[in-house]
Amino acid sequence: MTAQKSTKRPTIYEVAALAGVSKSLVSLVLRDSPQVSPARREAVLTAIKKLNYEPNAAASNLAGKSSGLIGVVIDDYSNTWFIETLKGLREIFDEAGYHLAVSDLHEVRSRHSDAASALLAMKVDGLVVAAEPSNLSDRSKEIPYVIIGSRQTRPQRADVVTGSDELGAELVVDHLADLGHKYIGHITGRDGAAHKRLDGFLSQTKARGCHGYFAGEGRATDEETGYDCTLELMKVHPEITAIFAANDFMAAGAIAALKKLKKRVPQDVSVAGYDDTVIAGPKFLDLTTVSDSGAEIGRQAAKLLLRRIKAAQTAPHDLDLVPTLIARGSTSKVKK
Amino acid sequence: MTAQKSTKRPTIYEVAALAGVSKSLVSLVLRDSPQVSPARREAVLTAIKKLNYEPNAAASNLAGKSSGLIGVVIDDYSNTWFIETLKGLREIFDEAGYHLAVSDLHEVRSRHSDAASALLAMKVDGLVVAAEPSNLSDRSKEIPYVIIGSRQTRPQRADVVTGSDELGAELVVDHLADLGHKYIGHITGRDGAAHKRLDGFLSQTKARGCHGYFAGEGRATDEETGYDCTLELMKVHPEITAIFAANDFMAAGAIAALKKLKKRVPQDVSVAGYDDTVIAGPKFLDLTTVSDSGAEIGRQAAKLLLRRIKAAQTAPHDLDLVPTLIARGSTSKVKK
DNA sequence: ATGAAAGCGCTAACAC
DNA sequence: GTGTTAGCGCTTTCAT
Repeated sequence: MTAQKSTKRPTIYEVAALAGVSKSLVSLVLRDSPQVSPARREAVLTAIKKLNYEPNAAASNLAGKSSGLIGVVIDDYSNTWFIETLKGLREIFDEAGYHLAVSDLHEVRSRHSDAASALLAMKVDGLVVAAEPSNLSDRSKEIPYVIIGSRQTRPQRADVVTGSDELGAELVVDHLADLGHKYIGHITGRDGAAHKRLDGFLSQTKARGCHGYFAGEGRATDEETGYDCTLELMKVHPEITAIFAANDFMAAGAIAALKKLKKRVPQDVSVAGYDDTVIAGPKFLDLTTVSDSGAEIGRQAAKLLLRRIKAAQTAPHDLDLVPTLIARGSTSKVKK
Repeated sequence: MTAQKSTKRPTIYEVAALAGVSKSLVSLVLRDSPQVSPARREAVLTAIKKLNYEPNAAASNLAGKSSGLIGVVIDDYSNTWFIETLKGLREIFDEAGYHLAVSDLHEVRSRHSDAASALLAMKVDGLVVAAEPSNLSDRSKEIPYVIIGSRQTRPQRADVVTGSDELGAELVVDHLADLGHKYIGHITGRDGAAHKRLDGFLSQTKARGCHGYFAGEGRATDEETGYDCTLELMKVHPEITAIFAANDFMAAGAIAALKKLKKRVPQDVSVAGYDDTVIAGPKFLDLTTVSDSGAEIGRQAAKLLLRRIKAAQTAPHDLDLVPTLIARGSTSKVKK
């Protein structure tokens, strides 16, 4: 009359009983503490296997100090670079025994005041924020967090990891200048990354003695803007022989606009983008672009956060990772 | 000496004290039970607001029967259709008060035996499986789950929601036949969806009195296969005037191969893909393709799972949603 | 309609 | 090294 629990999940109690030890001993084995005798550890392990035991995360979360969970807040899933970053994050956090809980802003809009509140309710040990930090509640900022990607604001007491947008833009300008381009147009937009890319464009065109023109400030960073701004730039500055767009989709718009103007790419006008998205591939736009190595950003961000979880008072770090220029068929030497 | 808890998160106790009620009453208000007097409810609500109280998910998970969590198991994040599906899932589950916990197979490979084990440890109330169900542990199958996407196996006691691959393939063949094509090549691959698309292709070419040829069985469903198989098909059956690839990337490969053969698309050979990915857009490949409405798949799957969570013994349903043909510039009337 | 009390399954001091 | 004893913050009978 005592047994008959076949249907319920086994608990640490059953395991302890079967192994002939106390509950605490089982707990120690689970968190593989070094101070357990090999014999007992073995006994516990076999009991676990035999019962097909799986720890209850909620219980350990409640009782312990750490939930073993890292929250990831993201503004838009459709950014493909984020998928790479997620892989990088997982790589490191897996290793450290943490699980990831991803929450996007969409979810939040409908129910919760704050993107991270559901994550906080789960008592995540830290937050990876791929969104504007100003959207976070104060409560979110009380736990260790790291920002990834270029943002408008630079929060206190958090690390920031991004691909260096200034440097990426400089690489593009260098590439274009090396090809002999003197009159270069740039299409920018309203987000944080676009601003940094504009800075890099401006400083490097100057450094290389090129004439830099730009359009699109404050506008959306999409294909349409790329199209409109290209028309605009070519009208005002017909001497332009190369266009650098703040991302690949804007570059696609630029190419369409150039086609409309009967300009050939790259023979008449070279075009470069940014982000190395799938559309930039050799079989598609064959677009010269810049790659940020999203996975590496994830790995670095994870390491920084892990560090901050252990020592919350660590001084904040900014990591600007070096991007890579990917030269493809959309850029070529300027016509003489 | 009693207070001084400013730094810790408030608990249900503090709320109860401030509102002058019992803990149980607060709990009832949280789960908005109808049987609480408006006055008390009001008092509790203001106390919650004042203390900035947020329930501890782990505690309620432990004490209650439901975790309020739905696990999503996915084999590969890079499938862009999945992002749409996720939106559909969120839409419905948000409404129903559930949160989503997404776990991909990558995470699992490194640590856990089973993709869903971390999810099970969190005591998810149900599982959305966007992967082969055979990879799931038996334990996973004890909780309500729904499969999304075409899979090799058809599990018992689970609902399945997919876009109808047969029907989608038939739509493409119809479109091509309507344009006068009589000799149509198809490029298939080894996954579940590809098989279904092949079935649809075969039955509909027959129904329309066309000659259907295919290649690629058992191979990867990627660009390279698309390229190789196109070369192969055109060599063996030079009379082919249209190629239907099992997905957009394979279609991209086909287009590249045709270019190599000095065939123009669509003047000499029409090409169609499947999935309506970004590369199929008018500015890129301008590819005729099939769209599955990922968001709708998500919504339907969510509804089915919700139903099964309430009544586990419900008879399993298969939902094959109707896909949409998207005709673009890569297909045209056959040359006379 | 509301309160009291008993856990949920685990971790964390603390003893031995 | 290993067992004992308290809870973690909440939900849930069960009274009232």
